[in-house]
Amino acid sequence: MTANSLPKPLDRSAYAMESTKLAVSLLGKVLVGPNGSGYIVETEAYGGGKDPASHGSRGMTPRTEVMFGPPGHLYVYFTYGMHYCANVVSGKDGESSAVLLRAIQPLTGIKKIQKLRPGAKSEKDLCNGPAKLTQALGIGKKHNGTDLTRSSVLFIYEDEGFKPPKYARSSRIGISKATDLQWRFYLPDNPNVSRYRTSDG
DNA sequence: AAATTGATTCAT
DNA sequence: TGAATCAATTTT
Repeated sequence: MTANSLPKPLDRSAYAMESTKLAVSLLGKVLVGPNGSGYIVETEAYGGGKDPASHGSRGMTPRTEVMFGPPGHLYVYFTYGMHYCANVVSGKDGESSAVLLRAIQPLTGIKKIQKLRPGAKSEKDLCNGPAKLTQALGIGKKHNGTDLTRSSVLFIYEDEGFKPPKYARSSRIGISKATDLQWRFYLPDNPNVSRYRTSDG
């Protein structure tokens, strides 16, 4: 954002597309959360019913209900007994595709984030992973279902002054199914992408 | 390479 | 009701 323009949240149409397209589109945009904000530098697409790696692939459950709702809402899930991960619902209402936010480059609220993540050795370790990002920005269970087009504390906007020059893709991290799909997208020269990698990326 | 940690889901 | 799984992180 520039000094004299307030950030304007993306509208619904910016989310109503297939997850792979949205995953690419979100790169370089700014995610704003309760504690701060950052440029999105790494995402993964999940394809709903047809993607065996997607939480939505086995039908709607209490956990995945938000994924089946309209695009532009946030799906937050709890995993490994200690971590939250945040996804942006994509596609059409009734589908269950979504984009996992895997890493951001901290932009604002850095002092606050550093207190929440004392283990981070440097600024680039603050948000370089899907669960680090939620811990840093203060995203948790209560944010599941948030409408990113309506909320004033949790939304995404486009920084007109920042256009990522290119992106790279690879297979997705941490899954055991559909590992052939190259549905992870990231800014290859950005030091804030997550630490763990797949063999193809 | 292994520990951590508990909700979720599917199979008995 | 039980057991396996899990879109991860930290520490060794």
